[in-house]
Amino acid sequence: MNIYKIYFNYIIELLDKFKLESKHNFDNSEILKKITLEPPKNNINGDMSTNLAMLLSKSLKLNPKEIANKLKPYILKLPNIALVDIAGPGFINITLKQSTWSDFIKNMLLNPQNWDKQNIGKGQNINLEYVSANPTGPLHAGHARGAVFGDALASLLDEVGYKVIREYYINDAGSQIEKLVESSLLRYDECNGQDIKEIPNGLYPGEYLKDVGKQLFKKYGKNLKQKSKKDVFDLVRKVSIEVIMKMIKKDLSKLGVKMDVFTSEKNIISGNLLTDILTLLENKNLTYYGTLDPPKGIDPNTWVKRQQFLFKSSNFGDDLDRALKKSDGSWTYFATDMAYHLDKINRTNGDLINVLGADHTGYISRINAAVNALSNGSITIDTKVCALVNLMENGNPIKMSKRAGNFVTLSDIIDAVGKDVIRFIMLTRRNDQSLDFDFKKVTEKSKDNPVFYVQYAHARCNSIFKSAEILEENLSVENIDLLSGNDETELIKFISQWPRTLELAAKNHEPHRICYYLIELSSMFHTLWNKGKDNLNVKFIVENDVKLTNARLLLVKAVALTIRKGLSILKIKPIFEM
RNA sequence: GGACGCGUAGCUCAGCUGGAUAGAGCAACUGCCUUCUAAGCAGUAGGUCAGAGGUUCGAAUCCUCUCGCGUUCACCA
Repeated sequence: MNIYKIYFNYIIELLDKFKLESKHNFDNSEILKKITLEPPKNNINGDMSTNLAMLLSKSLKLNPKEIANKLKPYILKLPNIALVDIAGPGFINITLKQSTWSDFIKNMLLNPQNWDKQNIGKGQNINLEYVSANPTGPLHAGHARGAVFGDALASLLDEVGYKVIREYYINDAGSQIEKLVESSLLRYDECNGQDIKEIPNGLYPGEYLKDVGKQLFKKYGKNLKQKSKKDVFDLVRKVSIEVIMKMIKKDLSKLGVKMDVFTSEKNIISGNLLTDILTLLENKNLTYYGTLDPPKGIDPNTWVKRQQFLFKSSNFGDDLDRALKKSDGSWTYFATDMAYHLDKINRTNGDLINVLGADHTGYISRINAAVNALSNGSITIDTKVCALVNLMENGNPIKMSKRAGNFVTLSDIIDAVGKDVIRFIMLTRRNDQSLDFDFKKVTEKSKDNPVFYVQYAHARCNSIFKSAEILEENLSVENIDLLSGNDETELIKFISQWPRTLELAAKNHEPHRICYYLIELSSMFHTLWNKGKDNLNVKFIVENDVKLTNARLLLVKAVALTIRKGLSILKIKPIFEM
């Protein structure tokens, strides 16, 4: 039950009626697109505010305030209107009757599961690709952000009625995999009793490959290398990737992330998709053999000019055409990625979202071009970029280097602070802003730590029920109209904005908004609670007034429910007792 | 050099796709509480939204240019 949506729809109906009755002739379509009904920033300006009069001003050639005055009688006829005010440059500010708010809480508590349900996705499919870390080593801090962001977004979209496919693309082909195989073979040699000394530069030195070596030795004994080179490569590749993917999946599940689909790059390459995209593009005349100009700023002497097989991605907004084949005739990474995206398009029958790291920003426009070309513009792809995470310890950056071995893995972080803390903190910043993750601060039990602050608010709700000696679920929804204090009403109004927050977060693909909402809700709740210290009259539990206490406990319950709902979208467990 | 992103209070950041007097949290200053509902509370101050133009009823938000920072740029993956 999104109050703002309900009144928004009233306003739209009202516009038609006004047009008919006022005999003004104007074009609705532009206005309908721009019309807003929002909670004003400052609550002096009522409960909701619309810009309708200002929008009409141009086509009616009247000043906005005049129009607002003409609209006012229409608005006064809407349900539960207490006051309509015209303010500023022509805003129409609406104040609802007090009873609206207690009714709101009542309705919410009678439908705790569904009160905030909205069907924005209408059951459409949406494919969300995230993490997709190379299977060459364990997940680290940087991956955590993409994983949490993607997973929270998935759960958010799921909540508002999309059918979400959570997907991981395994880059199990290409030169990095060759290096992985080489590294694993060294570990095998090690098990075989050889002194391998130090792992050479450019290969993967991590301990985790020892396990691969062991498995290979266990399975094939001393004779592995007697097989053909190709067989050895395939076997080692298979075992390496199995071991590492198992590790990655384990870490993901520790973080609470569960993928629906894992797609292998190797399978994409060995299937027919590459020839499919080739015919598709050729039919549209989007490929050619040609040479690219050297990028500006590059020394022309070092530039190797060569004939390449290219995709006209610049037709679709990319700044360059992109190579599909290398000079030796093999496909480029981009070509296989294009094939992969065709695969996603075919399987999904809906829009796509990619979650990438900041270092892949330059890649976005060509993928957009690809998806556009392959789907004839019928599929949109939104790419979300996650900026860096700076790991800190009490204000000081932790220096990471793979060589020195003080490389912080995701698993380490989970063990240190717990998955819920990671999930929350990773969303306390917009995805495209870099984020400091301070081991000390995120585990601090103080109001400066947002995770603690929100969890504390929830635990506090529970503790109030305890002091009142009543179980939350046994509260009866009555006397709710006794909730009439200013602060109480403000709190209710803020809760009424929850569905709107959900909607905006989902539409903009911005799960961080959930976090910010929860922090603010908690803050309002704590503030109200604290007022009870100075003023016994505003305590939640009122001595000798069972009815008022009951009403206030219902509000506490509403707060608890909302926090729980928000946390559940972030897949974080609420804490009942601290 | 090109492309993309960023620039908001001393610091860290929000800002609802163009709305009203730009908001939080730290830090600072000023009080309050030395407790029981729980890990303090309340208040004050702090701004040319990098700068300059433009679009319009109206711009932190859209467009152009300038400055500063970051990422990225070939057949890598």
